[in-house]
Amino acid sequence: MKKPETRIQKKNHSAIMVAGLNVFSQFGFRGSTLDQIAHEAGLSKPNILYYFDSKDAIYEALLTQLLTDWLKPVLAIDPNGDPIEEILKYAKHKILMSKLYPRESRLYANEIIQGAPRIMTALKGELRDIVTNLAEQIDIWVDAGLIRAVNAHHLIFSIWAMSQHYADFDVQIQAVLGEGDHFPDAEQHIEDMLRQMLAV
Amino acid sequence: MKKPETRIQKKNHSAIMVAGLNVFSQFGFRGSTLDQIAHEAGLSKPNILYYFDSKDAIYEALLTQLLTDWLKPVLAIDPNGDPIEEILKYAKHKILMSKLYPRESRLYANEIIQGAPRIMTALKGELRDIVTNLAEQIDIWVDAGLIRAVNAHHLIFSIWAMSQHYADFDVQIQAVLGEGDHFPDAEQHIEDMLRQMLAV
DNA sequence: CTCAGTTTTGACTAACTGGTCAAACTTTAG
DNA sequence: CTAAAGTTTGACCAGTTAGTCAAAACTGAG
Repeated sequence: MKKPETRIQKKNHSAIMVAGLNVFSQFGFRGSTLDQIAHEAGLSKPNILYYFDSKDAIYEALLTQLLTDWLKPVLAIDPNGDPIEEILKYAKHKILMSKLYPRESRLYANEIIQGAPRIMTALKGELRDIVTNLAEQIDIWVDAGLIRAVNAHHLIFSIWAMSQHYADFDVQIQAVLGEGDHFPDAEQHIEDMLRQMLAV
Repeated sequence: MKKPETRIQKKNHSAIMVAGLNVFSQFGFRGSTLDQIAHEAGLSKPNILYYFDSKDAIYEALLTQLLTDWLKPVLAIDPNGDPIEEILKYAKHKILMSKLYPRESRLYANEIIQGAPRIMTALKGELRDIVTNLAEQIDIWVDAGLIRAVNAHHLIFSIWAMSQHYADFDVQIQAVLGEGDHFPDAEQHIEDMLRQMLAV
């Protein structure tokens, strides 16, 4: 797993990653073809296979990168901060991620819907640990009477569900509400909902 | 669009629909093969094409059936009932749908993530109309001071997001919480959340 | 300018895909 | 029992797919 070194390697490697993200996030692994990715990246198919060993390798590289980016924001929670504001900060971060990186969210959704065959280890490992920690922190706040008694795990799932929904189901939301940026309203609504939910 | 008539037609037609649902909901349209569906249905590939004109026809039949089943529960909302209980009834119905028909939910999710190429008309038509009506009803309740001031459209999206999450991301939830039925806790949490959100 | 190392490509292959078809087999109404 | 209708299948086809490879084209350090 060495990093690209030459200028051309750096450029093409990342062009393939971007193209792969575009294609895989829309069609899933099996529904995507190397020709599509090659066309999207502006390269020939053999040229793509010069940089990555296989179609699988591109997909795996994307998932690996995604998982690290995905799990990071949880770490920013401050146990000594104001509980409601900390949880809200986390929720807002997730919403921002959906707004800025909808393709990454859809790539992840695709992988999970298909049974997460390639990232199950990470789900039962890193993800589980991070959720456990976050839930424990929420439980501490609950026990201290700083927020209402909530089911910490399902609160986390709610935040994920609502924020990711605006990336994954974007097409549906645009179809119902009309074209436009609905993130401000969405964020306002989720913030409102969480405040009501958590206020003692 | 005639219905199957003979005993054998009825049996095989539905066997293919079930098999198609299993395969398409996991791999999406392009990621699924007729051989997979045939194997799953216990039939040969040519035999499947005796009952359906094409792979596309199976998929379309599934989506059509799904859309009607999917849009029905909204109609059960009673404008004269207790607002909070009516909204809760709707949310619980959606959660029950996720519990009983997770494959249908995933089929729908797959289609939406891929840009809804085959059901865009229905989204901008029937779905939009139904959401508009439901949102208007909620706004009436808000104006009458019977529930808190909420963004009706985003409230609906929240309910969809949270309920469908437990079907579409089931694998992730099982990975984090361990194997088991987490729907009771999920339902309790969502009900709790909505009551806090809506109570005046 | 040169040439060793890097990058690109056209032509190819083997496996897989959706779909066809005529022939064989099975069911059922009279 | 019989024949018409309904059902099943093996063999096949044309197009697509991931991946290979040797040769050609390009790049940059000296």
